[in-house]
Amino acid sequence: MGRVKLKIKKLENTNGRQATFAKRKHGIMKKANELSILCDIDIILLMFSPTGKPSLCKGASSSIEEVITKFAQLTPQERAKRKLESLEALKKTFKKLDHDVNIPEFLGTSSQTIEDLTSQSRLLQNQLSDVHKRLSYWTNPDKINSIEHLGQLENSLRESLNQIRSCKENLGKQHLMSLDCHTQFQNEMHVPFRMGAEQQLSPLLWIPNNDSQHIMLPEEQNLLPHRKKF
Amino acid sequence: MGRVKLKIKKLENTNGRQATFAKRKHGIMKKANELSILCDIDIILLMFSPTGKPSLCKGASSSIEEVITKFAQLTPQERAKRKLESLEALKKTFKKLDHDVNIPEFLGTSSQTIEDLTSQSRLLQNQLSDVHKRLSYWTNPDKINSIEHLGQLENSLRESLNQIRSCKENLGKQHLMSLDCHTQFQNEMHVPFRMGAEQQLSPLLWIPNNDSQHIMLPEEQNLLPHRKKF
DNA sequence: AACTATTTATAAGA
DNA sequence: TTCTTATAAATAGTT
Repeated sequence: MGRVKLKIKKLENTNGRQATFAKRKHGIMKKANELSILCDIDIILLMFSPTGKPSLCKGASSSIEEVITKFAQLTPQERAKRKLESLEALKKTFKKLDHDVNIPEFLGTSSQTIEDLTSQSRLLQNQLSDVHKRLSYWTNPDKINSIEHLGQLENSLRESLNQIRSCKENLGKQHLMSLDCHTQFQNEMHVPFRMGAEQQLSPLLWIPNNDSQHIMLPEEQNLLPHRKKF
Repeated sequence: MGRVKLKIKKLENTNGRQATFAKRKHGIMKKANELSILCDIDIILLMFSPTGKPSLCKGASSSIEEVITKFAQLTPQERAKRKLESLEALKKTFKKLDHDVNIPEFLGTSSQTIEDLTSQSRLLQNQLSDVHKRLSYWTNPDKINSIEHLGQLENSLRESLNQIRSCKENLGKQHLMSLDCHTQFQNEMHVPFRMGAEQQLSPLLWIPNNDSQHIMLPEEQNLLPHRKKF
């Protein structure tokens, strides 16, 4: 539909690709929404724009969680059908993340057996859920049900608060010193701060975010059938 | 597009709903596929028919797992940058705290290749070191180098201390009550404790043990009892 | 971001 | 049910 019939192959012109994506994304999202209403079904549509921006569209009737969970619970047979193709792709995804992190040396070798790796994965998963649990005790002490343990955590919390107090003082001093003389003494005083860029902390990064918020997708309003203007 | 303009609301006639679904499903899948080719993007479209049958359409280039993983694995920084709430929803879908997506569970556990398992291990290690880092901010605030962030953590610490205070009071009250009358009122008073066995806390469990950063080699692992559940 | 010639999707009917 | 066809809707190229 358009002035000419388009061949379905990758648009090589970047601007054209962006423009077409914008138009067709709107179109397909509208269709997804209509379909979910007309036929009263669960539907999920998610994609990454040519620039990498994620978009997601869900049907009106149910939540994303439900739909994906349903899919995740598809029979092993059905998942197996799709597994082969998925594995290569998953690898690529991980590779992209590699530069963010230091991967222990020993993993680089591919001489391990499936069994070893499976065990290792299990171990890592156990550790991960363990650490998550521990982290959650700091942010949600009300999950602790023994007075004794509460007291222990309380002490830890106070200790951390004390550390923070002295940190703040040090930071203040350091700030003053850098105002007064910005070269001489800084390297000689004890500076317990690591200033590397990789140590930068996003605000509230340490809070486990298990929040549940209502999902309002930007596109939702635009896709309501009876609106005329976008 | 059709002989008449259709109102976008649930089709009450069951047969009509089925027929329309079949037609429109074909249409939207075609569009999803075209979009993925034309604009060279990752896309997944999944839905359940009115009779409950799942359908899935993925872009030519990648798999559902890859796309969902991409969604789920965006770093906190990227997520903040993109301000896409749906990512949080996706996370919840996998019933995990934080950005921990249980990839193995999603993929199924059997018959993976060495490469897949290796990638999986890397992913888990990344997550693990990330959570360790966050946990360490709680116990060693002196690793934080910005006054602003220190202040934020300080507030979090105080909040947790307050929670502890009220927990202690409640526990005390509860204890007294159970001495006085052990049935009547307990279910009626607000008891913010979860008493499930899985919530049992070992002493000092919340202290990060940096040892767990060490990933055991397969030979070591084999000495560990294998847990069944994670 | 708006227009419009044209293609594409599809609702109802055969 | 599947096929046809009149009509609505999407959109490619243009401005």
